[in-house]
Amino acid sequence: MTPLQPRNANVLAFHIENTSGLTPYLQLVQQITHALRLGHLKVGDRLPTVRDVAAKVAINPNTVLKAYRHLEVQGLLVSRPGRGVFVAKELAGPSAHDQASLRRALLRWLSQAEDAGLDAEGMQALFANTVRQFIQDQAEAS
Amino acid sequence: MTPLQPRNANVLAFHIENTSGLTPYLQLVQQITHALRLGHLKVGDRLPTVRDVAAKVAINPNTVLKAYRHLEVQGLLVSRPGRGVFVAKELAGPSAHDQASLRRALLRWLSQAEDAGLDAEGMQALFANTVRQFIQDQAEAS
Amino acid sequence: MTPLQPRNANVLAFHIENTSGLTPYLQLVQQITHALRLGHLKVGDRLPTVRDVAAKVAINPNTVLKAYRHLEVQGLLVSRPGRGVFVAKELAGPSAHDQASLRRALLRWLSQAEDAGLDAEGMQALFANTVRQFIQDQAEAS
Amino acid sequence: MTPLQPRNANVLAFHIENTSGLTPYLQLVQQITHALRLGHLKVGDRLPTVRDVAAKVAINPNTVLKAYRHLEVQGLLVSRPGRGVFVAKELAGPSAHDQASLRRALLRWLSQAEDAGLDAEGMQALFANTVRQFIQDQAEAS
DNA sequence: GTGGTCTAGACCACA
DNA sequence: GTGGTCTAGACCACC
Repeated sequence: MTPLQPRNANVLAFHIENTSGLTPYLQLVQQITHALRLGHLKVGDRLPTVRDVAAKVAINPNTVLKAYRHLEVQGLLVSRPGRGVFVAKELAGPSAHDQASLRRALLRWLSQAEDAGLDAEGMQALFANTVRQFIQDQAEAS
Repeated sequence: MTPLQPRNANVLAFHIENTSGLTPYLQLVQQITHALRLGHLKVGDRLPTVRDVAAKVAINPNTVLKAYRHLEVQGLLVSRPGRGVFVAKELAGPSAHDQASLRRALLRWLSQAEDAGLDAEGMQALFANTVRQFIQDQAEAS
Repeated sequence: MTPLQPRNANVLAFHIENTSGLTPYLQLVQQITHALRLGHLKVGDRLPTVRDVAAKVAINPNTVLKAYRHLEVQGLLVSRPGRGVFVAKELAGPSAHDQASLRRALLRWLSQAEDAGLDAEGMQALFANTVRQFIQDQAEAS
Repeated sequence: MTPLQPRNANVLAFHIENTSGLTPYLQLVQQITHALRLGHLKVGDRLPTVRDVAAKVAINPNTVLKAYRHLEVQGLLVSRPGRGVFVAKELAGPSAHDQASLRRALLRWLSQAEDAGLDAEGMQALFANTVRQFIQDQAEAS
């Protein structure tokens, strides 16, 4: 793993959920943007090949291609024919320290929620609802 | 608010986001199930008419109808022709007390996240990522 | 053809040439951008349906769709599901007067070229070559 | 410049544009045929080596090789192993006199177009559109 | 009927 | 072997 040989993005754990209602290629797009935002992917990193992803998550290669192209249009990835797809730009995210701290706090909250009998769906419902309220409050306060 | 005059569910705040990638009728379905889960909608409550919703969020009435039908099939709503659509069943959710407590804790977390410079998208990214990790940890522990 | 009923873009004459070396969907993209640049398409105009174009030029609907999406990403078109695809933005081009004048001058030039025995390919070769020279001269002069 | 020592084709200015939509090897093919048609390359001229071209325009040598092969198949070039690639046949083009005249006329037109505010893309759009019209008129007249 | 997505498989261009 | 394009046909969401 030399500087000239971009590190492979082995952090990525692609997964498709058919129950989410979100169209498969957008699920990939979202997972990649999340990785970019959380610093799991850095500029120059090479993404897994289209064929690898397709085989791993059991979808059609064209669907993966579409996700990559979508992000390429947004300037986040660049595709170098014959060599692979690479990260072109990162997204602003929290510092590593802040992120670790926020993540710990969130895990505590999740434990509480679980103790209160919430399942994953319930946690997401409450989160979505509360974020929405939070953002509205911010908007009104300003 | 007599039993014959069911309270109107004026708590619902329907909203469609075209950027979410989720198809419109599923956004409505999700918002209603969330309301059911969080106790914002009770059995017997009357939902706004198809026409009202369609006008409010600027989509085709058929799209609203489809969302109502979807929930009717699941037994969560019942349509009483000529009188409206009503809640038929609630979903298990946290007690009012737990919910208030969790919501407060979450609002504190959101404040922290905001102080760390995260925008809404960043918060969602971190939440999604952490929930996933949390669930995996649970699965492995069991 | 009222203002509320956007005029149909009956000016467009889509055509695919297999000899050009240019990939089909890019040929469509080019033809549309040209039409936008020359004022043949105005904001609000509705483009022919995907199926119509596909039938007319004898290519796969998905290929047409790809061209439309390409232009949508660039913000030149907007797709309104169930209603069609519309022009969202025009491109800067010459005034109608200048355009007519330039076109006349160009037609005279083409006549000369024809008299000199050039075929279409020869005209394009000479044009491409001369434009390149012209642009380089401009660059050097500045 | 003896017959045994063929003049080197230093007139050629290879260039690859990734935005053109035309595949790289076809861009080379086109540039060479243009040069043949405009008399910039004469029978017996030696083309730059594959390696030189590859280095100059920063593409893979195989891509250059493919372009040369393509023209060899058409009988326009001949490869003499160990000695290089040579022009085997010229293409019919305008006489030197006509060409100079046409080029001057075209440069005047380009100046006008520039004065009218057109950029290179706009000139090409107008040219493509007008040539098409011109050819159709010819076809109908005959 | 509109556009949009997914699949499957073939073929091409590039390294 | 890499990504990129085209085709064909099925299915869905929306109007």
